[in-house]
Amino acid sequence: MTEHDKLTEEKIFESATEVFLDKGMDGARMQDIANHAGINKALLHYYYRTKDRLFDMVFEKIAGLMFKKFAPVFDETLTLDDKIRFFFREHITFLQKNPRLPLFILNELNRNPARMRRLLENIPVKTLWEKLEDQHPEEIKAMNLTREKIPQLMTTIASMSVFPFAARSVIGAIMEKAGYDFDRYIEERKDYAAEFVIAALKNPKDNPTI
Amino acid sequence: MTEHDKLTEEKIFESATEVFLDKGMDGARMQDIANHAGINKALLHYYYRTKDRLFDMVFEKIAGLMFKKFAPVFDETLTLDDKIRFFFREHITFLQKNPRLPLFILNELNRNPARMRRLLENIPVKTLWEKLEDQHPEEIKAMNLTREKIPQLMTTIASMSVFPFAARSVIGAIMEKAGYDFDRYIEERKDYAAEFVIAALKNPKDNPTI
DNA sequence: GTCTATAGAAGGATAGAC
DNA sequence: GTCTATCCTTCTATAGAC
Repeated sequence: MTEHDKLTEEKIFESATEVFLDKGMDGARMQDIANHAGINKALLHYYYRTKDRLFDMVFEKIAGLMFKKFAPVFDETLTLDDKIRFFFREHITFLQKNPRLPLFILNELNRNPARMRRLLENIPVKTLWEKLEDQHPEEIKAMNLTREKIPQLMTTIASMSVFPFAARSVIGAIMEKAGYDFDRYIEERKDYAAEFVIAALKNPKDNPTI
Repeated sequence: MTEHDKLTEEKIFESATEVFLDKGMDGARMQDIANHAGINKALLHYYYRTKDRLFDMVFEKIAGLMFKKFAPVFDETLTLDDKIRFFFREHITFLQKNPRLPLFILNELNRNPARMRRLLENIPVKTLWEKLEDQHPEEIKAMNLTREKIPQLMTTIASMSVFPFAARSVIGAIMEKAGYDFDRYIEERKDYAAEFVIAALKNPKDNPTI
């Protein structure tokens, strides 16, 4: 495979990524991708055979990017508070650069449950929970953080980071109408979200016990 | 228009709602809708003329349902704490019955910004903010809740309620693998979310100041 | 109002020349 | 490896009988 082939193949892949992110699998057209790459439809099939295969490869790449961002948090040797700060800062910064990923991934995983199962095969879910409990036994005790509440907390954290991007069209439009700037709102959210969650956890008296 | 026509027309509308919720505008097929309604394609066009028009009507109905749920909170004469509790209970209960609405709406609003603008024309966004400030001046002061932080708080509340449903495929699969039950998780979230937010707000010392 | 049949357009995929 | 031309299927939409 020559250097030039490689360039064409990559150019197609990037164009496909762009179009799929914008329109989704069902809305995307091979013609759109070809136009975006400045070539013709036949070449798409020459390199990737079918639309399904092309989409799969784009999706795997994107989903990998997204979920890899979650894992390292568990390996850092930080206090729980700092882990929370670290996560929001890193994750929101990543999403600032890739704002269309959340909605795209949620969509396609929803439409294709088999894909979801395949994705989870490689992720040792249970370990994440246990790692957290192993690394912060005293903090978890002090915060009255029972095993039952860990999913609630983790999904809350994910929500606060991901949702503003998944709902960007809605939130952005409302902000604009109310005189706020979406980008500034996102920038501020890196700190706000972390301190909000920490404040909630540090208030064990008022903390939900379920 | 006879009673029977009305029934057919409604049957089509319900079938269209079902199929569009499942597949989205691009993925839905007129044939699917006809099959679901137990009639043939021609009848769809007889009643609704085009797929676009049918989709628009379904979307307006669904978006109305979704956003109407947000408004009444601002009219209740409750303490701020109880308003938060009221919102989560009502809204999550609503989403339990309509779990596919969030992702559907986020998607189609994202693909069609004009729709978003039209939707906001009818909603006095700024009023919501000001209502909140008018109704709870002392609580807002006590919580150190500046004007800049209101969007952060409101999107946080929305996130915590809506995101678990938008990300149901992901969260549900992870829960299952970790031995948790998604439905129970949602049921518990009604209280958890409210108390979590209240705990964060009641901890002004640790509260984000931006 | 509801059906069958089909027109007409669009999209994915391939053949074959260069 | 890249292009043009084209096949074939799928889908929206309409015509016309009942």
